[in-house]
Amino acid sequence: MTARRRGKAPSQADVARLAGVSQSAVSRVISGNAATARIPEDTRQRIFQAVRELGYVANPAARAMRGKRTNLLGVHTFERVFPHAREDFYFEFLLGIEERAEETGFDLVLFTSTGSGGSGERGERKIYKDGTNRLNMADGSILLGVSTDRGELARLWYEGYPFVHIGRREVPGAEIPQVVPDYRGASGAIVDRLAELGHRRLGYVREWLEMEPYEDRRAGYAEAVERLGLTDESPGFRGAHGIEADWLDEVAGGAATAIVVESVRLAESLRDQLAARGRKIPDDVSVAVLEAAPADLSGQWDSLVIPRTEIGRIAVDRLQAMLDDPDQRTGSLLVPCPLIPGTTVAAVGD
Amino acid sequence: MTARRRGKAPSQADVARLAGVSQSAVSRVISGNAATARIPEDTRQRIFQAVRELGYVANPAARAMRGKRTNLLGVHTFERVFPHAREDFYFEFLLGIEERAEETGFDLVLFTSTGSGGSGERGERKIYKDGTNRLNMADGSILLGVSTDRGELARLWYEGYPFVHIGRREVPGAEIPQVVPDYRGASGAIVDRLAELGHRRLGYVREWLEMEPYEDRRAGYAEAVERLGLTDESPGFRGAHGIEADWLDEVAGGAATAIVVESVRLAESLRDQLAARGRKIPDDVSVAVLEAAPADLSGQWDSLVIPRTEIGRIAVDRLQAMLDDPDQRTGSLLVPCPLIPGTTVAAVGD
DNA sequence: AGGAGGTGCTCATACGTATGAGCGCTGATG
DNA sequence: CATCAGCGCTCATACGTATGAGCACCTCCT
Repeated sequence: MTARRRGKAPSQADVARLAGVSQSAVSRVISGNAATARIPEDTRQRIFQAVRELGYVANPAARAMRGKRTNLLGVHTFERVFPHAREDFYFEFLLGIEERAEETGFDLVLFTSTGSGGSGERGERKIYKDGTNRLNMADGSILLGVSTDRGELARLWYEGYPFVHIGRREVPGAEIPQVVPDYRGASGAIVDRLAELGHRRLGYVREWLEMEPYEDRRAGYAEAVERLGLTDESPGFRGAHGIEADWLDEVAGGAATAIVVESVRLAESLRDQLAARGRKIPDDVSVAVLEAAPADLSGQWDSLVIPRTEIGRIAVDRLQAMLDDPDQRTGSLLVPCPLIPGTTVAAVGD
Repeated sequence: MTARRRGKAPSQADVARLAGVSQSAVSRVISGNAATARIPEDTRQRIFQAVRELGYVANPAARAMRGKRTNLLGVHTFERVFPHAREDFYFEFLLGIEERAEETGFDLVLFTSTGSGGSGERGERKIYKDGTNRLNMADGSILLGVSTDRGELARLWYEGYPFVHIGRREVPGAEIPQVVPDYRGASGAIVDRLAELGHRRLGYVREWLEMEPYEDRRAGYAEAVERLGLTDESPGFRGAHGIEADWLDEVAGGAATAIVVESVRLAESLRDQLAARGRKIPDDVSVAVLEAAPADLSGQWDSLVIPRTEIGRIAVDRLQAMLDDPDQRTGSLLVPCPLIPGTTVAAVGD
């Protein structure tokens, strides 16, 4: 047995010939909705018989060309999808996207071709490459990651391409549809909890990045501090990055009883530097982290859960809603991030 | 500023109108090879200008229909790609596939739509679903995973669709192109090593599965035992699955000095049951595992490395070779699996 | 008998791209 | 001046599918 030589898959026309009907009859039977197709059972059977005999399968490209959906859902990540390190970032989003795509009968296109040419480059990916946008290969796309070039997003939006961005990204003049973890709310909730436990003087340690997800955290924190009438004079609260030694000395002296930190990395550093000053967490200072702690550290830091899988699923659903109703240009959707208790926050004076 | 309303992406015809040329001129400039297109520089520029102005991008469906490449590389997994168990099977293969696809300018399409309808099902995916084979949306595909239905593979091969299977899978009558970890060679090498260390009486513990990858291991092991004139009367060697208590008693009594095990899972069970009989690894019995140990156990078990990333890359390259030369119907390619030393194999009598 | 309405299809065309064939023009050559 | 080659395009068509329009035939009703 030898493979049929690569030429010509059978078409509807072939099927039609074999069944002794016209091509359009075949089309009607195979894919036409039963309503418009008034074809009696015996003809149907003859056609299906011919289909089986020839091993006919519909050509999706041709089908797509008739203005039907391609049933392809694009996924554009601004960095490599399967990274060596930091695999946790994309992975869970993709998990949800894949699940939901499968459930709704879509295939996923991972756009990788838009890397910046040479292989050794920074791995940063662009949507538009030499004036061509591969994204509309798919019915719509989910965008994911750290998009440095907002112009691209603006253009995509302007062109009316249906897409959903995961994570908040503000682009002036464009109201891009996005699914956003509610860092702001979660940060506020963490402050609420600290206040409940009797903490009045707080501190804040911020990362170096100036992107929206961090802005949200900072806003939520500042808002809650204000609302509850707490005090914070930490450098991070005023905009300084990282941990300052002077301030640590003050904290060790009791200037703050609870500290909110933007990342596990910084929290660990904080822990070590406090330890060096003879202060323990949570006995002397409570610490909460505004990030999802990795699985092996979960249950340790008081932190938050980013429901990434759920966000991926939601993004798919919103995209599909946009496809079904093109006029529906929805804005942001906030997804709550529950707090997860750990062992680094305690009531004041315990 | 409002988004362009979602009607009709611009076509070559639109570009042509704007540039004042014919559609075919546009086609020639954009995608025709320079040889056949005798279009002077200024017209080219005018056309490209119009392309930019309209944001034209080629319709892949139409292009595919004309028999051109879509630059889409299919990935069909017979189970879900992003499983919950993270260290899983697929991840590293995909890593390599993605890297290589990016380097060679292909996008990846993950075929998820072929799941068996309802969401709660077994998650087993089919290639052919209600008479349509979505795979030929892509230029070619990489198949990956535990394909239960060999008929599908046979049919795909018969139809001349270009694909590469990762992992060995025998289909009678079809010579399917595949990239295969050399379990057979690795198993032999492990026996070689044991023999070098003075072991003469071996044992073998097999998994329950009867699929090719395990057959390869068993063949390699049996072959080496025979070749080196060693002895093995273990139940696993004769075909029994799992670990038998009677035999364990014999081993504890010195019937075998080294045992080759098909999985870490079984090896751990073996270790515990030997311990219960007062025997230690490797002091009393050496144990080697014919599987890649998870990262956190690496350096512990004597085991082997499955170069998954590399295999993914190779699969992409082979597929591309097939695309470039459709007559090239290559068979299996073996990829060596190096042994990785651990602490569970020792010289006899140490 | 004549019309209405239904059945079982076929015809023709559109979708967007690629490409072989060919047409009108210009400049060079014999 | 006639011929010819090359240039710069256009024309026409094919790819496979979906679908509105319509045709021929039949049945039923008045």
